[in-house]
Amino acid sequence: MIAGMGARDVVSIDDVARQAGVNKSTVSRTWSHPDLVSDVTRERVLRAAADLGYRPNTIAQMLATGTNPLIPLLVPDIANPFFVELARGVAAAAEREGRFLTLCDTHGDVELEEQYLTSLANLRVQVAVLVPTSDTDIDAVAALSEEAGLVTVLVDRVSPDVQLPALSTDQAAGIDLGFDHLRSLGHRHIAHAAGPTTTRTGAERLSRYRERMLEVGEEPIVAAGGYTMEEGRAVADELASSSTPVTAVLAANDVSAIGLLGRFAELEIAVPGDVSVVGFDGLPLASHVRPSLTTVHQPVAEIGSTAVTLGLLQAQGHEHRDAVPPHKRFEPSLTIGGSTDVVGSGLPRMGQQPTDAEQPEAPAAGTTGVLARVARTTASP
Amino acid sequence: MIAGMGARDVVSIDDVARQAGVNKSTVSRTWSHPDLVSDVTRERVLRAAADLGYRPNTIAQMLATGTNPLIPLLVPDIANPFFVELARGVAAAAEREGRFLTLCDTHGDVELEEQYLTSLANLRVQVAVLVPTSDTDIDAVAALSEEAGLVTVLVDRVSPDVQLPALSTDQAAGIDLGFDHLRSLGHRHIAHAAGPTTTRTGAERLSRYRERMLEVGEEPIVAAGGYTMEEGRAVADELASSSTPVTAVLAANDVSAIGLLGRFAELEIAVPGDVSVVGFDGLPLASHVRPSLTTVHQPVAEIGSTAVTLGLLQAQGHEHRDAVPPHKRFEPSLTIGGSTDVVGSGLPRMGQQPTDAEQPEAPAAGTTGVLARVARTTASP
DNA sequence: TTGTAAGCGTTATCAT
DNA sequence: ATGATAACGCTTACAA
Repeated sequence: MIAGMGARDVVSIDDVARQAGVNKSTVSRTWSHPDLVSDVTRERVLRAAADLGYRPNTIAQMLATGTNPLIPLLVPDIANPFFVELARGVAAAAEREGRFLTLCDTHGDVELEEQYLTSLANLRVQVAVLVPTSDTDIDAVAALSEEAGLVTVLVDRVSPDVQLPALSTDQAAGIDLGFDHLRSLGHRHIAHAAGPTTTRTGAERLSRYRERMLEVGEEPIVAAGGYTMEEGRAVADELASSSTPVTAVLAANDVSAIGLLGRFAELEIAVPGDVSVVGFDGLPLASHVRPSLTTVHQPVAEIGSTAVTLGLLQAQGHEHRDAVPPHKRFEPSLTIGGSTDVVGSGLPRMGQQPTDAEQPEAPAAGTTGVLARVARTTASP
Repeated sequence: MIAGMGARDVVSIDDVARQAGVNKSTVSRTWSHPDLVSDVTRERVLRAAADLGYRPNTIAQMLATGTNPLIPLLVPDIANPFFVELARGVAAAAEREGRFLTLCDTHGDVELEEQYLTSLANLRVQVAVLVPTSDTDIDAVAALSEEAGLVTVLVDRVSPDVQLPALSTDQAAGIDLGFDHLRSLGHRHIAHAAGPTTTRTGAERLSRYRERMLEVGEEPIVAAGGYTMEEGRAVADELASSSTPVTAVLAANDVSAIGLLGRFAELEIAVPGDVSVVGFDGLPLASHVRPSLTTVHQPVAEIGSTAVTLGLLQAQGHEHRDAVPPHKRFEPSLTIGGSTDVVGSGLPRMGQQPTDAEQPEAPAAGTTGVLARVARTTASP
């Protein structure tokens, strides 16, 4: 319960009107339709306003016009660099529209998510950008949005069949970029540091990786990881202590890839000398580590700002109410850094005591291949 | 100019009143003062509301009560991990107050900062949390806040003499913690990777470092850096190629310290074997790098949430209008990580070709000491 | 316990 | 070009 009756406005439009000797409607027009006001009175009004220190009450304007300058962004974790980047995009769009980014941390909690959405609907926001925590409640979100006349733009973790405008990156295409890059460098034993399979993106990336490996006749090597740095480190340990040959790791996101990098360095496993590493997301962070990360870049900030633009269009009557909500797919691109190189510059034989002799392309010894571990759930893209 | 007349409310309080066969004021009371409504009518109202899908219009409530659920946070850079941490704190407090974090990126631009503040005042927010970009406009901010009845809480970069509530960490105490820690490990040649001297925090940390060095009879070794990772890396290069002996680096913040760490690793300078490194801020990030960073921790998130609490108190009439605005200083603490160790485990002789013989405690050769470089200005804490 | 009515500060539709 | 006045949707004395 919000307490505290704020002080009533010191100076209102009526005060200005009185001071300027005109009607309040004229004062209003002075700002909203300056051309409908004679030069002389406009001056008078502006004077009066300045003298009195008049401050148009945006709340009153909102009530009268049914307009709302807030652009809410709901994310599962406000501190996750990926969502920070997303927020940057939303903020940029909001800024150029003269609006305000309102950031809500759902903590990956579906209930909180709905609570926030409800409050925001009551606040009469016109559009909201949402990174759904789970697919389960998407229908509820759609219903709420519909009923409240709120344009909710889904972002990043997008179910394909939802009747809401949605923006995301083509995950399969992203995996393909990383995968093909590694293949072109001669890598065959490519492991995947998986993301949380509870997230759509994590599941999609993993599944595409599997497809591609099978397609080229290789056994998938999956290390169940997560989207955090710690989980990336754990994957590094797991791979290093495994007998499965691995020359490259395709990580599910940048943060875990950076964890891999750090742990590999400690284990004195050279990147890219021994192992190549590819990230996913293309966060600014990725170019700030050494070696800089080769990564599948998705236009995160652009997705954020596009969500705003799109939502605003839809909210402002340009809504083709009957038209199918657009599910826009963004194309990823590859950012080549220093973490990938041709296979063989230093042949890895991880997890086994390095035999002194070189063992070029040793046949896969006992390819039980898949490193199993239960995926820890983690909030992240 | 915000366009688009949002659709008028589908169902208002009047509709509910009619449907329930009571007066609108009774409907209003049903939510705001449930105890003033008989059980039977309350039920009737709730039914009607549910049936009609009533959604109280928060905007109207705000106008009627002079209340505002928005908590704006204005920062110089939305993507800076330090401010992200601050935002977390503000968001947490906002969440538990049932309010909304509204994030504004001032881009370190004083004009934008004032523009935002003006817009927010028009929006009739009751409190705003501001990380001032510069001292120059603080008076304008104070004037605006005063005139608009807005409680602006200054955070992090705080001028001591401003008539506004302010929260910050004791910078000198922080430097002392890091400095004493290094001294206790036997370090004497302690360099400082300075922050941007255009920021208050950067200047204060530098000046305290200088004091302490002189106090113990050492020549200050200042590498003008900045708050970014790149600048940290540059400092590493500078120190490595200098002839000045250095066994430890006290960095102005965590991000640049991490840059140092990364560059040292590339140069095969062991941390803490050859050089010890201490950071400042104590961001979560600091514990995620290897070696983990020994750092001066300031309660960033707590400062953020406290700012909200304090501002709200002040705004809700608990304001001792005449009382001096509280300048609250938080105490930093030391987080010991793996980046610091006793001096000597591997004696550094940076910047000179290592002579084969060990040179324990060689006398400072030509202590022109201070590495001069123009401080690049950078937006950051 | 409930109803009446006057705000809250704007905008917008008519007149003039 | 300007003025009256009715919305906008809710809260809150004050009555009843």
